[in-house]
Amino acid sequence: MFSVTDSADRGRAPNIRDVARLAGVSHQTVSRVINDHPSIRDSTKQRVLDVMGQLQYRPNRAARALVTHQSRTLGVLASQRSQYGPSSIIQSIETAAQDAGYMVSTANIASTDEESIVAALDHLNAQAIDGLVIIAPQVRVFRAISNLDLRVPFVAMNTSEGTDEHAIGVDQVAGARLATRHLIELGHRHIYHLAGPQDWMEAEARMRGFLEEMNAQDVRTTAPILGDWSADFGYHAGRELMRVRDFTAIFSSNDQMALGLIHAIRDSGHEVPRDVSIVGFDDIPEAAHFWPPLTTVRQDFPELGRRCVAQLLGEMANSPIGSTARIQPELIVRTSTGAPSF
Amino acid sequence: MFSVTDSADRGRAPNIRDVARLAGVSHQTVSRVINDHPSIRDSTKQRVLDVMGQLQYRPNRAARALVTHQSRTLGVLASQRSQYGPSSIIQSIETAAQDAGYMVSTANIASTDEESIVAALDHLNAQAIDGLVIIAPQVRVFRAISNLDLRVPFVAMNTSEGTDEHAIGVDQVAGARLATRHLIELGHRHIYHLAGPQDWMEAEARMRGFLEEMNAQDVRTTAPILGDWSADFGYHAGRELMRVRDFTAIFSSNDQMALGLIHAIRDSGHEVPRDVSIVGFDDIPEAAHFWPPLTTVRQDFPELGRRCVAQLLGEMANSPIGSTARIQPELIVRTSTGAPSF
DNA sequence: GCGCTGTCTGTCACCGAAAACATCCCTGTC
DNA sequence: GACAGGGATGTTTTCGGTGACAGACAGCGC
Repeated sequence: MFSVTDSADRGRAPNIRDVARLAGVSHQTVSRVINDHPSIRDSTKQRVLDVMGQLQYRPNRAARALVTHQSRTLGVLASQRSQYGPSSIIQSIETAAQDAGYMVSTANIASTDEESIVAALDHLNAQAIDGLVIIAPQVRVFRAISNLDLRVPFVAMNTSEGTDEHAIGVDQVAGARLATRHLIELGHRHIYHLAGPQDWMEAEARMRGFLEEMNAQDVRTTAPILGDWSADFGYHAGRELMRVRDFTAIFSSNDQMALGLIHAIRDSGHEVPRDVSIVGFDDIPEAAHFWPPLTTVRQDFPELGRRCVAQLLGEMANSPIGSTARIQPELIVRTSTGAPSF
Repeated sequence: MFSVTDSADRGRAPNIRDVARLAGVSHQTVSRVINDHPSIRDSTKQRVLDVMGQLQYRPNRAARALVTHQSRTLGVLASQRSQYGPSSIIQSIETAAQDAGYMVSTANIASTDEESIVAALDHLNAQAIDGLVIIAPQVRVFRAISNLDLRVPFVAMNTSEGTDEHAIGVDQVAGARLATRHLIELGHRHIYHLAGPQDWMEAEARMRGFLEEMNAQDVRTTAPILGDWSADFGYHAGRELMRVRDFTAIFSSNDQMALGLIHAIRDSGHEVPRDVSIVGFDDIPEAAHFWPPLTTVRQDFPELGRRCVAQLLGEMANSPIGSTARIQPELIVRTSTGAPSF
């Protein structure tokens, strides 16, 4: 029986040759065991595995990366990641990547200017990532990517109609239509849309869904208001809107802005849903406890993250998973919506 | 003038020898330039830098890691990272690490059992991280760490009295005392505390602050309720508490649970703050828009992340930054608190 | 003029794995 | 019985850097 510290106690972690020596084979044989090479006799394989266990051997990622030219690292380009949506997605990406033996490195876009995007991409680039997931204002990011020519497979939380092969995600258009239809069916005819920042594809898609549904149902629309996803913005927009009050419902493109809207409506001396109905988007865990509890569109963020990774790994292996069906969002009706009162 | 693609177009990224050849020096000289070695003549250095620019040369991290035994990667052990606090902290850690030339790899603790903690630490361990930041239920994590003997410097979001050298963070005890004192000064004498999960040090510290202040002011306390940070839990706890209603105020150890409490109080036919005053903790961006806007204790999360990284890098360089002053939290008084009505 | 010192640069070995290539041995075939 | 074929394993090279050491050369004191 070998002692665990037999030869490894040179202060360093055991390497492939330490294992080979103890198992009485060449280091290359050990390497073959690690990589599941077919032509290794079972008895040999078992012996090597036993020694690896004893020594608590772990392959050195750096050495491996050096020779394979693969870092087994995925990059995530994110922004606003303290928000519920992005952070849930990142979390599930992380978990899925971990299961696939990849690590994840995240870079944040500090502000939304081009320079900050380039800095973030640069940081990821310096790490020789094998693939990239983009959760950020994509219009600008795509521009920056093509300028830098990052030669890396990537996927993006995206919403285009299926023509784009990098596309993946929840069917935001359908979700927005669900929300809008709900308001129309309640009898609302004067509906505003508080959208997200213009260069976020999610924002654009939700806006599109809103407009499509309004047109389909022959309801006259007004120009959407472009927000920044924050509750503060929702509040200020709400105060402005309530000065005119030419509407009976607002569809907000996320729950935080919806919260701000509700606050503003109340501060203006009105009530939700009696005077104004509000629908949000995302179904953050707090939405059920807003006052009134928020009608919203639920997205399956964890599933989204998992699919991202699956799709990306597929592209990296040059065997892209065909066009996976988009995840269908679900309308959650709570009490922030009701029939118009007039 | 050299062509950019002169010798690099072997399909691979240029390496140190490509640079050396074009600059007419040995590769070792290039290495010295990269590492700012003092004894390089300025003219030589400049020539090398020029070539590096032309080739868009980037040192290969894997090769470097292989020989230096440093990955320039920091690990973050997190849980509940979709919540505002953890995710803000992670974001600022990421940014600070990036500025220092480190990358960050995050591992999530799926559930809170020991096994899941070990899996997460294992994942980080496989990446040869140079340092570790812990944002998680620390009691269990510490146990797992000492079992695994991760030989890595680490810091933890922590709150012990300054004796622990790994400690860093916001003075949670002081924050909790601030919140509690505010309630007592308003005249409340029957105050509950809705605490976080038992093995989170933040939860423990906030609870301690609550009890200390109650004792200091000679107010009789009841046993704190242990929650799980979620709004749902706050709601259910609130429903239970309102059946007895032997209190006039609740100090919740985070804002989400406070939101749930408010919801439950309203659903029980009562009002905040008329019947019950509520104080939260964290000051998430939505807190100002709750109904009623939430009195809470603000923490500077970004600063916290920055300090974590600074402290960790210090420990890694064996020159721990002395005991930095703890960050002092701030009481934000909004309208969820008022004098008791009886 | 000689040796010493210090500055600058080059040569060689090494980190820990995987790939390419080589070797050995066994089996089946004609 | 010679030989092709292939499974199992070993040897050498390679990846792209860094560190240890060596060497060239200039300046300086005696």
